[in-house]
Amino acid sequence: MSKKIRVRFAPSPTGGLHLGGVRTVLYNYLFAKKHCGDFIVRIEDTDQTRYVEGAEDYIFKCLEWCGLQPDESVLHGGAYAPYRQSERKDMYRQYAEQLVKDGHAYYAFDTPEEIEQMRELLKEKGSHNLQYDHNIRGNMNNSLRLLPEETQKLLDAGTPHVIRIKIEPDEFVHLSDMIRGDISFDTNIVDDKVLLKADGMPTYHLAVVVDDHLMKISHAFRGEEWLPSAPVHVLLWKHLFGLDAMPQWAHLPLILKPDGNGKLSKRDGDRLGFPVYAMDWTDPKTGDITKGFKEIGFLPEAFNNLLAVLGWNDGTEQEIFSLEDLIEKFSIEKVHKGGAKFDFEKAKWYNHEWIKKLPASHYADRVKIIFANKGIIITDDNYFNAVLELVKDRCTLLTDFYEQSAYFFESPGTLDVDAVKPKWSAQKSEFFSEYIIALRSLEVWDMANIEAAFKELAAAKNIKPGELQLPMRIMLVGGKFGPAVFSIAALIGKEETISRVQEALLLLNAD
RNA sequence: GCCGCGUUGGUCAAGGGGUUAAGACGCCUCCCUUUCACGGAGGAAUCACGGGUUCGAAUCCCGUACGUGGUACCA
Repeated sequence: MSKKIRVRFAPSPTGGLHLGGVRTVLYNYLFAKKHCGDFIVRIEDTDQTRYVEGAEDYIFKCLEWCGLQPDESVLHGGAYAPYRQSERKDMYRQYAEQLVKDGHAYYAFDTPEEIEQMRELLKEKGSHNLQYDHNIRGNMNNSLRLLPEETQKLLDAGTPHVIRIKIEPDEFVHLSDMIRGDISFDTNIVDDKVLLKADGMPTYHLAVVVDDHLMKISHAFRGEEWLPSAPVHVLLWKHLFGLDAMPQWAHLPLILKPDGNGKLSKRDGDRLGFPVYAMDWTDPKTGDITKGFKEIGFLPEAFNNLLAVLGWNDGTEQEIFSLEDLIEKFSIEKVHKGGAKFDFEKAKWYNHEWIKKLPASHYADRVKIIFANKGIIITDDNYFNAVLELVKDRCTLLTDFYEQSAYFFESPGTLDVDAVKPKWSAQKSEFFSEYIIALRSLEVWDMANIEAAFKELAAAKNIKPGELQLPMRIMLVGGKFGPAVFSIAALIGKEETISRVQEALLLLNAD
């Protein structure tokens, strides 16, 4: 009988939520949903010195925006609460003690200064290996070297200490990674990692194993940066709960900076002019705002899509995937091994595709807010949707809708008269004056009629309609852009069309 | 330094012994459109290197190079 699929995303709340973090969430989520499993969010806040106000809240807001809702979390509750490691503090110690009892861990009383000294000494001796490991632990101030009575005395006296894992040398630890296959590590180069810190908090190494066990996690996905410490986790599983109970691991490739090499960081985004965080993040200390994908005008559908295919594809030519598609088609085995450079141009292309694909009504509310910020209050939703539908082909970001369609809501502030002036004539002026009259008498105000009247009059005046279309466009739009002129006229209405033509005529005939 | 992981056009990538080595983004040309787009048709551009194995290697093996991650009482 197979176990229930349970996966977790385990962020530490130390700042904005990075692209790579969201992708990890996404892969977790997709895997869980595909297998009718549970997606858990566990807050890994064991380092109290790195606590950042608001970061936890912010993470959940990002997940909400992306539509990747956890089944269990601090916010959503669940049978394995609490979901914040700082609130689970008391659970970890017993496991560390158990390891000590079984000979797989030991108390270490060394102060940071003593460890530093040890490293200096090793360096002087020309050693490349500065780890606290089997080579040197016999010389350090720990329960391995001390007599049991001495250790007990120190413990009783409340001497600050940590608990370290005791790595046995000359062994190989194997790990079967769902993406990378078999990986093995020589324990001679694995150090005796701290499991329980002097403040009583577990380190990541202990906490991740204990909580994955307690929360019955079946599959553990995390970034590739964790691979080097994986042997510690495997050993912990072996000693504490048995290898059979261990979740299946998958180490995800990194998302790299577009230029040069290395992990994509927030700084790269600032430098190259694109966001790295899912949503705007305000640093609580400095008040600095780091731009997010949401705020610069991305659709969550596009964001999920572009993240999903950054390191994965289903082997077909499909590029556009809805979340439902992804749930159906995602498989962790098809995730790539190598890191991918982030390409903002392609990211924008995905957004453009989603803007075109989705009905405008789907994102009209968000665009409405963008308009409101620019001082245009939308009152007629039907009209608004019709406008968005008409211009969406030319919008890459939600924020583009403003430039592309503001003229539907207020007459253009300035007209690009230079586009018309050189070829302007008394004859054309006369055409437009008469066209106004023709428009006034139009009974049915629709695109076909408006266009027909235009062409008839042009023919009567013996002017090529093409020569009149650009002036007409400038009159209505203000510039050389936008959808078909007559569809614009049809939408903005008779009065508005006539008034814009009249005003433009005044301007063009001014001198 | 040491250890792990990786490497197909500028970027994302398919392909896992025999292919003209897909497709997408971006770039360029053309068509459509008397605007800007959308759409359509084309184009330039690739298997890191060196050795093997094999009739045959982008694909398998070994090296090398390069990159990247880790090497904390951070996660």
